[in-house]
Amino acid sequence: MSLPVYSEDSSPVAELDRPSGRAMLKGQQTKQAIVQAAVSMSTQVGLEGLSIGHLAERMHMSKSGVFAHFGSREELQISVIREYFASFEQEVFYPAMKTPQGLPRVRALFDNWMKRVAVELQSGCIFISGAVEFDDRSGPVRDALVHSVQTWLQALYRAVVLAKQCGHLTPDADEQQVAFEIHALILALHYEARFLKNPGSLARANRGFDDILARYGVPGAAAVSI
Amino acid sequence: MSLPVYSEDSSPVAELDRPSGRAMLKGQQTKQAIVQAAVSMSTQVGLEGLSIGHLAERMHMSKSGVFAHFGSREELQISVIREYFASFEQEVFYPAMKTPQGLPRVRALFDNWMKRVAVELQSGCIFISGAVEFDDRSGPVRDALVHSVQTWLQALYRAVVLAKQCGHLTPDADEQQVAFEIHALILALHYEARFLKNPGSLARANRGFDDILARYGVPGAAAVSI
DNA sequence: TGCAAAATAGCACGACCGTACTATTTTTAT
DNA sequence: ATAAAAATAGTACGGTCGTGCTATTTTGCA
Repeated sequence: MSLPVYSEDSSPVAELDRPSGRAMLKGQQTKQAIVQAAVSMSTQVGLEGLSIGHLAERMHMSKSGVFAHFGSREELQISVIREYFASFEQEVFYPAMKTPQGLPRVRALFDNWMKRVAVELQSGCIFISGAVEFDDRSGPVRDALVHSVQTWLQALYRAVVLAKQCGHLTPDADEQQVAFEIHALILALHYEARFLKNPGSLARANRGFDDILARYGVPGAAAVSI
Repeated sequence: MSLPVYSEDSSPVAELDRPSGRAMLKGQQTKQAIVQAAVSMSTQVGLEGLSIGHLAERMHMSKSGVFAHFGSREELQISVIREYFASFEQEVFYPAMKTPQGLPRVRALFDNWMKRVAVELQSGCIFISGAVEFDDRSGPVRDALVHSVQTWLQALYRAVVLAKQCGHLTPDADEQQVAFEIHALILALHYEARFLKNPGSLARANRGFDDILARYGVPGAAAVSI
């Protein structure tokens, strides 16, 4: 048996952003698969709960075989954060950027986010668990985490700014406030649905978003389907 | 030296809810001091980060000396949760219950909560970190955590229901929705201020609350000072 | 096909953890 | 003051962790 047994969610097309057309070395493919398994584990047990031993077991590899790809646990955690952010971009951000500026785009960002959260209610969100684990620590892992989250929140904020510039939001609407309240809804949804297992949380998050638009949105300015 | 050196925040009056007027045994006083130190540690490193060794060091006691008071780590964690909840009650809930029913009480609950959060932005909130640590685990620690949080959120919810019954909220106001959105603001404040260190988060949480009242409150129904 | 390089495995070390077991000290009550 | 009881300390064990070092296997290319 020459290949380690990858977890079933490993991508068959692993060639990605490596220099030029050079085919990816086998070690790189394995590393990619390890990172994906590590992301999956981290969503369940957090970045701090992620252990190289468990990861190796899941990959049917030796501890040192996994370790060699990263050189340190911190580097592994940072790889996980990067991978998680990339998937978040692909799933939430890029699709929404194809919709027209203004409220439609803000709504698309929120809807895509909610779609992803619906999945994460079973697994978990690294940006949320990581915030708790690294809120008063320092170092490269925290830095990577903060950078990823800030990048995403900035993107959301810019969409809100654009919506106001389009005239889709009332002039008194504070863009930072709007972004803050949208973020708040997602956090509460995670807390009440995932931890407390309160039913109806998903509907309340959606209702909250509609209320934000009803409060700050200019009626009829954009084709906002309610 | 007969007494272990308590941390400076240990209460001099440790006699509490023990049966009748029987004075508290010395071991009970020590246990009380241990729990308080454990709460302080847990707000910083979480319930999972809490270790008996570090706790013993902080108490200037031996590991086994600390351990003997609880019999297991889980029992220690549960004691921490109970103590934390009790202090939360004292600080947030009971003072607010002295204000009149309706919007004033809801506002008092929120204000007291915000006051506490302002302190927790330096230390941390066990109800938030615990939610992440125990969201997909089971057992008595999770149960104690969920019970404490649900009790508090129920209290908030009841205050909102009362406010609507008083006529301080519009008839279309959904009490669960209002409670959900208040909770959301607190969570976002914790996330953005404590983790991201974004300035202005505190003001945005307050502004969000005012907006909730502006949306669902009946103008002039209660003496709501803005 | 063979050889250098890359990838993986094996093993051991030191640190920290919870906790069981026993000895010692301190407290409490008579 | 003294004996019983409670509280605390000492020690050790098995487990897991990250990681360094060395051997072995597998891969990719001339």
